[in-house]
Parts: sequence; structure tokens; C-alpha cells
Amino acid sequence: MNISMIAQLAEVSTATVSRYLNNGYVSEQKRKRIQAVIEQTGYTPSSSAQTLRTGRNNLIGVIVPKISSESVSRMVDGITEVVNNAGYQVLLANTGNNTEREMEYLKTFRLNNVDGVIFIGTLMTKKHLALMKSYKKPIVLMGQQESDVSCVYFDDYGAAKLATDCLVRCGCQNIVHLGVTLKDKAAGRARRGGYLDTLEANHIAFREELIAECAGFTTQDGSDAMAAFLEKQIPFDGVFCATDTIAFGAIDVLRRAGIQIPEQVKLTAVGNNRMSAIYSPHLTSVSLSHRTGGLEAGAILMDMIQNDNDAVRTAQMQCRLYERESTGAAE
Amino acid sequence: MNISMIAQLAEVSTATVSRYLNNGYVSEQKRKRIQAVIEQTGYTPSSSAQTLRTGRNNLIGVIVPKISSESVSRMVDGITEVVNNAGYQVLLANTGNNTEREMEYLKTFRLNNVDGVIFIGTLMTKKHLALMKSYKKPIVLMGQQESDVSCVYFDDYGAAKLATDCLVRCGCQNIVHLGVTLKDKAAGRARRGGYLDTLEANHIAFREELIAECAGFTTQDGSDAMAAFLEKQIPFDGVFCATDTIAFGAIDVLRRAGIQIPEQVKLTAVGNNRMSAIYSPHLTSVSLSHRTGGLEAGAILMDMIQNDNDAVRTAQMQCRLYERESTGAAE
DNA sequence: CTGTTAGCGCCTTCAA
DNA sequence: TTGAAGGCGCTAACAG
Repeated sequence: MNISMIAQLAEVSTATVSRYLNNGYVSEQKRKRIQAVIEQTGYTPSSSAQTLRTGRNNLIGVIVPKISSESVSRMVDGITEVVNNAGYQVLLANTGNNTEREMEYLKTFRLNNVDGVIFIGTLMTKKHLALMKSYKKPIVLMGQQESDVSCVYFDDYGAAKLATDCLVRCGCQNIVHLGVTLKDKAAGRARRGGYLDTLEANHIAFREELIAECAGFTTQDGSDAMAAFLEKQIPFDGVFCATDTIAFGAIDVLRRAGIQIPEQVKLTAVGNNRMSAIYSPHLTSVSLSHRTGGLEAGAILMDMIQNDNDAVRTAQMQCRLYERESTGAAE
Repeated sequence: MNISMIAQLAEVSTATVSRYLNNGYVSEQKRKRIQAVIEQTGYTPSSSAQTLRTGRNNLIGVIVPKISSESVSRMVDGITEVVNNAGYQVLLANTGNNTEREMEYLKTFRLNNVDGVIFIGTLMTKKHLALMKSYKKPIVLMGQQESDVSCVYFDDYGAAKLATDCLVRCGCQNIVHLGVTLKDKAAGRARRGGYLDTLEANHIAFREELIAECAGFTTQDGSDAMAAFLEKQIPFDGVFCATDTIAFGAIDVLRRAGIQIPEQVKLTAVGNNRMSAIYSPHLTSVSLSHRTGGLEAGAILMDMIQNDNDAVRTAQMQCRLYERESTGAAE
């Protein structure tokens, strides 16, 4: 079932059918005939032929480190919404946090199919940047901030400030930071920066020994880091965790150690996962607006594609503090 | 940069280049020449042209109700792993729990692009089934069990039995069931069936008033249902929740009502989310093996596609009970 | 407003 | 083992 069959049945030329399908520069009479035939036959134009002919695929590639992460899946949720509404489909590449695979997909997508790419980044290497900058198709980076590339990023620094400041306001003076690798500029470096600057702004001396680096982003990593810190027997009255997930692990360890939250130790984090509002204790956390970021990234990419707009654009999402039980807030 | 440029540069015909790219029925000498040219130019064949010509896309469609759900994103994680390893890409359709959109994507995918489809189902209507059975491309249904369609489903009934039985073993006699709509045959009907049959097997009389139906699958729905039940002032000593997410909502309400878990009320659920093992109390839950299900569905689909195997195949995933604090287990 | 026509890039017989 | 040639289904000039 192809366009010439339709043309034959409707007794018009293929060009007219094509016009019907696209511009719509067709007389009312023939329009009706074509419409009837298409409905009867259930014809759909072959997208591969369309692509071959026009060079457009109505396809965008989305590269993610791990689709089963809550923040990532929320971003993808936002992306799909915008992009589908614009008539585009999403090609999903799940790299499993493997940097080489990221590069691979970036290349696979490049000359190949897609009209544009959204890349949800974690650790950005020089190779990544070089590849992105030399990209021929529109590309939007999410979650990391880099120059010369359109990006939608989250206010990691501001979020960390809010979370740390909340602890300070609650009277904490010895605030532990459970962070992640500084190679991750967003979740690692920027959040640590917010922590440090807030201490300084409040005239609290920074103490190296209060910083613990988690091996990764899982609850287990949070538990391990918290447990290791407890062994050092350093007194503390507050914990600022780089992510909610890490916080859940840390809380579990504190609970088992018989340390009361928020009575003895107060705790904040960044992410505002679904669980935060119902975890016990309800977790004070800063929302980064992941889904909104996905909407924004999708919108920027659509603009780049549909309007041939190759200007570099950036958008920073707003963050918001939700104070809950873990800092003694009445909800 | 296309195949004829390569052919020209390598001083062979396009047919030879094509053979090089596919079968490989090429003399050593020319093979080397072609290889050199391709490496220099960084040429990649146009997948749309290939598709147009061969009818193959190396693309599979995955239709999901909500990508940001933990169980769904885990299944997708499994699917992408298998399918990518087989050289296929995943086209993701996120329907936002909208049945009409599901049908729409099913149709969009049908004649169009993809070589096969994996459909993660919730509420299956007759229309869905009719469409799936008349599908021309290989299709695998996940999460629901239907005849005449290949499906990978979870042992919802067995999981509910394990979870309910665990409560009975712990001495519960008045077990509340926080369930979901029976229209969902898996999470609704099958889990309720497991609950009922376990009561019967243990000679515990079924009481209608102990069943509460949640409006949906969110923690809020769990909270609401639990709160509504508490208002009825019916004594109870156990709660079996259809999902972990619902359980988290329920626990939150119980906690606020000053009801101790597991001392006064014991609680189990199905799903074994990441959070279950660290929620407070650690939640006794049954794992359904979502990610493994994704691997399995991907493998079945690949077999159907690559070997033209159109036999209907089904696979049931195994479930496993994890006993934790919420039923008083020592971990 | 409509039809004719020439490819988009590739694969695959067919003949050599 | 190779090359010539036709066509997959569609769109976009171009001419009417």
C-alpha cells in the first residue's frame, strides 16, 4: 500500500496525494476523494521514504545515563511530552553510566537518523565537549553547564545553599557534607560550592574532616559514607546530603546508630524525590524541577530544529526548598 | 557523502561497496581499498535509505504508561540492554496512562517504522487486544497476561500469596487489603485473588469491609485509602498493599495516627522498590523481577524478529519475598 | 490547481 | 568476484 496505489484509487496523481498529505494545495473535490480512499485503506505514508527524500526524520535522540533513576526518568517524561506534541518521536539510548557508550550513541545518532539530540550528562570529558561542539545536528545538554552548547541545567549551587542555610538557621554548627565526586560539576562541585559558601557567609569555619565523599549515587553509597564517618567519632549536629537517595542511606545508618533526627542531628538534601515527603522522617529537600527541565530542553530543541535556530541558548531551572521533619519543621 | 562517492574514491562499483557493508563477498584487495576510504571519510550508510530498500529499521517501539514509574523504568532498563546489544534502537512512547494514546502509538508504530513492539500494559481493553492480535509486526506484551499474544508477565497472584501468607504466619487475623482497580488484571485482580485464596487456605473468613480500593497507584492514593479505612474504626492487625508505593502512603498515615509497625499492625506489599529496604520501617515486600522481565521481553522480541519466529511465547517471572521490619523480621 | 518527472541512498537481482 | 541497472515510496521542482 503506497502513494501510487492511493493515487490510482482516487484517480489523481501521486503528487496530488503528496500535497494532500503535506501542504494541502488541493481542490475540495479531489481532497475528498483522497481522504475517502485513505480512510478505507488505512494508508500511512512510509516514514523511511519520507526521511530519505526530505532528510527529516521527526526523530530526536535522548541519551541518558540510567533510565531507572528517578531524576532522569522525570526529565525524559518532560522531554517526551513536548517533543511528542510537536510530532516527534524519541529514540532512547540508555548508557548505563558508561562514558564510552555515551560517545558511541552520540556518534550513532549523528550522521544517522535523528534531527536533534538531548544529552543528559553526568561526567563531562573533553571528548564529550569536542564531539558536541562539532555536532552537525541541534543538540541540547541537560544537567550540566558548558559554554558553546545549548544547555538546560539545574541550580545545583543555589539548591545546596538553600539546603545548607536551612541547617544553619536551625542552629547547626557542625555540618557534615555527604557529597559525590567533584568530577561531576553539577552534583559534585556545585553542590559542594554552595555548602562551602553558605558556611563562610555564616562565619562558620570550614573543616575538611566534615566532608565525606560517597563512592556513587546509591543509597548504599550514602549508607557506607555515613557509617565511615560515624566511625571517626567526630561530633556533628547537621548533615547536608548531595542527593535524596544518599540521604535515605545516611538516615538508615543514623537510625540504626540510635541517633535521633531531628532532635540530635538535622538533615537536608537536594532532589526532592517522591519519597522525600513520606520518608520517615519526612525529608527536608530542595526540588530541582527535573520534569520542567525536560520540558524546557524539549522546547529549546524543537525551536532549534524547526526554526533552524542555531543560537546557543541556556536555561537554568529554579530550585525550591521544602522544609519537613528532618529539620524539625511543622508541615 | 553516500555510497557512490565511496565507490568512486575506492574505484569500485556501488554494488561492491554495498557488499562490503553487508555480506562481504569482496576480494581482499578491494576490501582494503574500501575500508581505507570509509575510515578516511567517516562514512556511515543512511539508515533511512537502507530501511526504504530492505524494510528493516533496526528499531523497536516500546510503549509505556509512565516512564517515571520505578517498575516501568526498570523494565525499560532491561529492554534497552538486550535490544541494544542486538544492534537495535529503542523508540520510546510515553503515554501518560492515556489509553487512547496507547492505541495511537500502537498504530503509529504499526505500518511505519519499527520492526517490533514491546507494550507495557496496565488496563487492557478489547480494542487493545484486537489491535495487538491483528498486528503485522512482532509484538510482546509486558505486565499483563493475554492469550494469542506473546507476553512476559509477573507472578502477581503468587506475589500476593507470599505477602499475605507472611502476615498470616506472623499471626495476623484481620488483614486489610489496600488494592487497586480490578480492571487492572495484574495489579488489581490477580493480587486480590492471591489475598483471598491465602485467607481461605488458612481458614480465615473473608470480610468485605477489610478491602479498600485505592483511586490510583500513588502514595497519595495509598494515604487516602488508609485514612478512609481508619475512619471506619474497624480493628485490624495486618495490611497487605497492592504496591510498595501505596504502602509508603499507608505507613505514613498509620505513623501519624500513632499506630506502631510492626508492634500493633504488620504490613506487606508487592514490588520491592529500591526504597523498601531502607524505608522506616524497612518494608517486607515481594520482588517481581521487573528488570529481568525487560531482559526476557527483549530477548523474545529479538527472537521473533531475527528468526521470523511468530510462535506465541509467554514467560512468567519469578517472585521472591523479602521479609523486613514491617513484619517484625530480623534482617 | 494538477500532473510529469527526476532523484533521495541503498540493495539486489542479473549477467558477465 | 564484479558491475549495471532497476526500484523501494516519497517529495519538490517545473510546466502546464
